[in-house]
Amino acid sequence: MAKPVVDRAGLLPLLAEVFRSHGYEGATLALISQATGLGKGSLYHFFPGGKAQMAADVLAEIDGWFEVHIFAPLRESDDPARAVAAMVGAVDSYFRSGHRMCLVGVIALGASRDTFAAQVQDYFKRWNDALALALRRSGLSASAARRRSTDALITIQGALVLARASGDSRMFGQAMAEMTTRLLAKPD
Amino acid sequence: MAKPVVDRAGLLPLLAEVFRSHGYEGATLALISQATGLGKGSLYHFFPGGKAQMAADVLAEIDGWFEVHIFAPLRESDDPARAVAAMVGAVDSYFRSGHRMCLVGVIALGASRDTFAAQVQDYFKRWNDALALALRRSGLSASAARRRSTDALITIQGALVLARASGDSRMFGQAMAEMTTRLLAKPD
DNA sequence: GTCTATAAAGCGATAGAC
DNA sequence: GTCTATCGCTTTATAGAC
Repeated sequence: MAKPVVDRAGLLPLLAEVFRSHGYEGATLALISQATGLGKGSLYHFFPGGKAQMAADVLAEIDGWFEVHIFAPLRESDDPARAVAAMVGAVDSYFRSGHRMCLVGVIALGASRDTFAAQVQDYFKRWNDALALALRRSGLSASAARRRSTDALITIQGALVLARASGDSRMFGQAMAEMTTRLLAKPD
Repeated sequence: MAKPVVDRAGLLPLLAEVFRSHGYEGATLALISQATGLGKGSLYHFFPGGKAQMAADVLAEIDGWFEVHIFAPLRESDDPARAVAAMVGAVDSYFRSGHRMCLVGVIALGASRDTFAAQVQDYFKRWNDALALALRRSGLSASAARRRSTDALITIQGALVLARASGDSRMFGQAMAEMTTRLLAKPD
């Protein structure tokens, strides 16, 4: 029996791009219908909770991707320098060198922030904890590791905002490079 | 003759807070009407261009505030270290130590970004140019000054995003302190 | 599982009385 | 200058045929 062109799982990346590009409020069902090629009826078949469920499921999938490809490697690696380098590479690749926005950040700044506050908060906390753990393994104190870890997350989000705002994505790569240097510098 | 409670100029800060809190799309005329105490008729009397004009005028006022209190002092100061310290102080005060969002950043990430792209781009470019100029006066090369200046803008925006996303505004002050250290460090 | 038709509510914007 | 009433449109969401 032939698989449909998109099943429910294959739908999520398409929804994610619509939310990324237009924000939660700007992502109308008309846009989503166009991006997926599915009518509203079909969309509500897959997501009975409507737009809110679509966004929540997309956030959950993103969270899962980062858990597997970023957080877990940071926690489990026995080579902190390599783990950090791998994270930076994965981040640069995921955000298309600054051309792609962070949906979690977009949601955090939008009008719907309260609806998804728990998911947003958890995402950044787990990232921060995983990175701080890796940095601690490289010999940093707990407080220094936390400081550098938070600084890195701030740099990633800020670089995405500024790259988008100034229409210049080159600064993203530059920021990632400087961030890596600061992450791997010898203890102050 | 008695002045009205709010004139047109006094309206802009109220509008700004609504846009900050709800984003451009989330800032409905009903919310704006409630925040200002004015009916839709009165709002359209002051802003014939409707919501788009309200946001454009608010952005222009914000731009003007930064021009006077941040950009011009950076350009004109003959003491770069003091100018940077003054900027950090003004930024911390303006953003209420991380409790208040940057409307320009919020707009840049929202669905209406294309409508205000020119204003957003100009704001960050003038800030970056002014800060880089001040850093050059402190003895940095043009490229190093630009690099540090961009890093500072990234840190401010990123710290606002992360403070909002994680509901912890303390990291904003910490980020501003580290940013200041990097800005005023001796040349690499 | 997909579609069209439509409901119910909210949106930005306008008209016109006062 | 402020208001209420309302227009025309878009929104999310539902109903029901196929």
